[in-house]
Amino acid sequence: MGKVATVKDVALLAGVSVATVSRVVNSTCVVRRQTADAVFAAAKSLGFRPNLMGRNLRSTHTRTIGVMLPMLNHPVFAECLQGIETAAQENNHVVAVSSSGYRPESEERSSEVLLQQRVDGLILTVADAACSPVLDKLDAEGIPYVLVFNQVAAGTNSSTYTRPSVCVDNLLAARDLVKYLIEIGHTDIHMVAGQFRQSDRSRQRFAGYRDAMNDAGLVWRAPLELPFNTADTRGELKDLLQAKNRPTALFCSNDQLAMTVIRDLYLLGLRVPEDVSVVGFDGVQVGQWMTPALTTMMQPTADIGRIAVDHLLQIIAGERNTVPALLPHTLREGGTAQRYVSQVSPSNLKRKLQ
Amino acid sequence: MGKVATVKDVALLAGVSVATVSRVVNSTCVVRRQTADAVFAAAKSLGFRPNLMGRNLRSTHTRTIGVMLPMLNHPVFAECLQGIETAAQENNHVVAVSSSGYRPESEERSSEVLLQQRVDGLILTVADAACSPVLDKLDAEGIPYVLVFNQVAAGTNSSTYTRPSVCVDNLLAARDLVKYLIEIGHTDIHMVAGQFRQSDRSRQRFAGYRDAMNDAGLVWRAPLELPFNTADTRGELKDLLQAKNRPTALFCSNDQLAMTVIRDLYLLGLRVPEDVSVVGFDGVQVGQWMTPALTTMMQPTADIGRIAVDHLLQIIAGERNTVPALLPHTLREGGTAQRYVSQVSPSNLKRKLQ
DNA sequence: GTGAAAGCGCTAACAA
DNA sequence: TTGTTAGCGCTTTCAC
Repeated sequence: MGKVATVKDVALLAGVSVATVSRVVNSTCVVRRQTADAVFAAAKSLGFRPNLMGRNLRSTHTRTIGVMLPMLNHPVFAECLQGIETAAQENNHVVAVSSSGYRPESEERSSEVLLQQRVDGLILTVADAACSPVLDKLDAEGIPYVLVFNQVAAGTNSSTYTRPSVCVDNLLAARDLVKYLIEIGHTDIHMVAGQFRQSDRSRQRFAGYRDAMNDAGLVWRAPLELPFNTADTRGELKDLLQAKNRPTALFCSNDQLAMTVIRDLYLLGLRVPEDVSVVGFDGVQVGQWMTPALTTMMQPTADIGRIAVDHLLQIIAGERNTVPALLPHTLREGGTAQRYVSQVSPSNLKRKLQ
Repeated sequence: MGKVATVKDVALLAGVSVATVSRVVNSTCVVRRQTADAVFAAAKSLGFRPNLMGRNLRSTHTRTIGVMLPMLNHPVFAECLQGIETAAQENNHVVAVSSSGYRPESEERSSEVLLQQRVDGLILTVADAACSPVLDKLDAEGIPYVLVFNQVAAGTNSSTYTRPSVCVDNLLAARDLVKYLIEIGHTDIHMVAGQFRQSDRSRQRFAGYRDAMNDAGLVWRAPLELPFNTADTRGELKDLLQAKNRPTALFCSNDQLAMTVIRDLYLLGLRVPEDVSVVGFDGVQVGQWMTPALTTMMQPTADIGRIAVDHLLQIIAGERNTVPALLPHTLREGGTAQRYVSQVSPSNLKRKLQ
């Protein structure tokens, strides 16, 4: 573990000054061909590896992008992270990552760790973009950032958006999805959601559900809010399906939830979509591996990551007109939602659930 | 975007020297209570955020762990990364991440980027641990690292392992899994694998399959090797199932593959497990959401990440007796493999496939 | 218990 | 075209 070579060592061996070494390594200005060759040769023979600490301390930027996400082992965030990482590599940037574990209270610490590294900017998802001490801090300090998945203000009027973000329009997307359920004959549609506190997206999707129901003159219900990582949702589902206003279709606020619900319905002896239709939201790849495949509203997750990098680099470069990007959502029809033609009588369903 | 406060600013405001500020911030040695309070107050009022570049340049370590994985949007690696990140946070370390995209040739570049950041050590998965220029480099330069998932030498004799790693014994685990299939009556078992070039794990699992077949006096077959991200495996599967030595059970080298295969069998009109049994390897969470749930050999994926951090920190601290950790694998019985009692006649199956 | 000063590796003025 | 030199922000001797 001998000491590692520095510009000084390279300069000495190549018979030039450290400044020249720096110039050659960074190809920052014209040097004589012969000199450059000598430097490269020396660098190679010494196994020279520029120390980014030194460089970054001196320069005003670090070519590092900080990424703060609720979880890394979640299909949506993992795919987004991969998109970010790929785009960062293409732009010669490195990625420092920190997860906040879906705990709003640890967002502060997570972001601080990244800022101490003097990242050039941040790509992040917060629990609630409308009320976030972290975002306020970033704004106050003028630190470039781009939100992913968070939508600062929901709605169709894009002029109400303020903070830079890349996401789908959650309200519209949810509305379109519920509209689809209505179009295929469902009238009793309930929403199953994760904890609202942890996700403004969930709340926006609920608003979309409500709007779609209202638009169609149907009655919307309070959502069934489930704890984040519920191992077993059978109890809650049973209650829901035995209630008087029994749903024929369930709109789950994300795919993970939808898949859990489908499994638990199956364990309760109910068939999807024969007894109940279920749709998700996200469009994670694994949804296509199920049989039947999950009907869901797709977000272009990897694109969100890639585009966030583009936007962030523009903001870092001084661009100021950062229009939030609303990416298109697309319905992916699988087999978990089917046309409702009243083929399952409530009494029949009730018997199954006994 | 005013200039950010430095130790100098804090020192000035607190009326002490920069050395004292450093001492207080790092609680590195005893300072008078009163002095410390003054420094904290000044730091707080200035919004002081220590610059890790400065600190790391001066110190010999950076408290940064480099992570290089084939992909980040893959359930296994994503969960491992989450485990790493959590453990790193607990130990006051930060994580820099880089994906090699399953391309052996880009491992060199990915690792170099991390090393330029002067990470204290690396946690990584390479395409082939037995033949890896990157690992050779790390060894030569004495840079601490811990492999995850890679197993340097397969087999039961733990004395043959050389490089520090955390993983399950792929050969043994695969053997146990195939043994299980044999125990429930299968004799015609084929293996479906991803590209061997990209994964030494796949090759080791194949060896386990072969051993189990040999041990039982059964005939093993060459594996069906599928390209990594095959959208559609129907063609290959059809050929396989129409062949003379038709398998009654398929051992897939990972869960992702297993789920794709199950879906495609379904599309071909075949039922799992009624017509063919299928098992996977990894134990990803989504496998439990399928109906029937995937029968698979579980790796303790998140633990692998956590333990890798522990080992790496020990190696960084100078520990030299780094016994590779072989973590236990456990069979998770789902519903995709069932006892084989010859209830499906080959001719019947053949008809289905027409 | 605290301060002064050197220096980590690098880049960017400024000279030559 | 190249060299000299002054720091970037921090920690760490070595004095006091």
